[in-house]
Amino acid sequence: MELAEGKQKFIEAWGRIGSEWGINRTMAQVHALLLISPEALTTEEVMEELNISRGNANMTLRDLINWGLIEKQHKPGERKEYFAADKDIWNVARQVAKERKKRELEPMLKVLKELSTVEGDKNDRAYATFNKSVTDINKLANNADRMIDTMLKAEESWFWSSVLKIFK
Amino acid sequence: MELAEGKQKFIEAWGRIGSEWGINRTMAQVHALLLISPEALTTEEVMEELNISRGNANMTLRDLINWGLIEKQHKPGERKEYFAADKDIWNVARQVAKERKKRELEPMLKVLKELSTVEGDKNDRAYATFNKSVTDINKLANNADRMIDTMLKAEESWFWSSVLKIFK
DNA sequence: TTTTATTTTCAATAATACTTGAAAGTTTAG
DNA sequence: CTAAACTTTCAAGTATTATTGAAAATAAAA
Repeated sequence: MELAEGKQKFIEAWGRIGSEWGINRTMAQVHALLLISPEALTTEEVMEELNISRGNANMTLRDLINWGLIEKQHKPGERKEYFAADKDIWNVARQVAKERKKRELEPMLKVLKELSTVEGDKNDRAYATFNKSVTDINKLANNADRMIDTMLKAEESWFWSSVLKIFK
Repeated sequence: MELAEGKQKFIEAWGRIGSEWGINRTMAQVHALLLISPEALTTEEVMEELNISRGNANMTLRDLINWGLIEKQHKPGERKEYFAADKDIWNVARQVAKERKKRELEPMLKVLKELSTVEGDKNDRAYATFNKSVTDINKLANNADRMIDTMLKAEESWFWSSVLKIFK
């Protein structure tokens, strides 16, 4: 396969995966484009490569910055802004985990905590079932939360760093 | 908080979380409803509880069956079909992991394998960067794939079952 | 200060994804 | 076989989300 074709396929695939995981397709494609670009690109270049509008490119690049996946760069003597992706895939995975934890897991934990205060009669099957599910999910979510923290800190504990090595 | 209010909040929260993860909101809500129902429910009951149409209820219940999250039941002497969720949250997590692996991770691995056959000159920075990203993602994805397999099998190895216990 | 290059915003539009409901299909009972 | 109970399908409609593009804002240069 030719490089040009490979690039197209990579951008397309990354976009598809992103949208399957609730991430805007264009955002994933811009990220893909920057991941395979040896040089930082301008908004203009991103617009051209992916055939998207200026507004879309601008917003998408900002979102990627907020996700901590790319950064703005300035070239001396130039006025334009350049954008470059963090090429370390492990950092990308960590960053995504961190953000989703913050944006989704943590709000969910808050709701679950609230829901576990619902009182009721243990002999009421409706209450018992509700309570069991909420409690179990709460437990699992808390463990997931702690586990993500541990893996984000990583290298500290011998045990977890050995797990990480296998994964990474 | 009253049980009735708790139920509403739980269904709403589960729906929101689902949609953040690329799962249809209604599907997540039906799942939530069945998770907290002590008895199996009919299509009719699901329609009423969530104010959704017959067509929607039917399709959503089928999807949940395909995800392996709920099952059809029949009561003796009755013609209607009843639906009940697997209440073991750990099973739910496993099932979701298994399905997403099959639906998303595996197709991605196929594309990455193809993309790693792209040939080029190592001195060409465009090629080198493309190749590094693809190779790194490929490696990470393969490890994730293997790790999921291991965790799904679980109990077999002493090491992993100890990891699971912490998580579970 | 004025001009020019560049970035940002956001109302309007387009694309996508979800839902409805009625008709067609199936299955069981009489 | 026929009717009744129930399930499935899918074209049309609705809601949600993403994208455009031109105008406004900002910032550097003249």
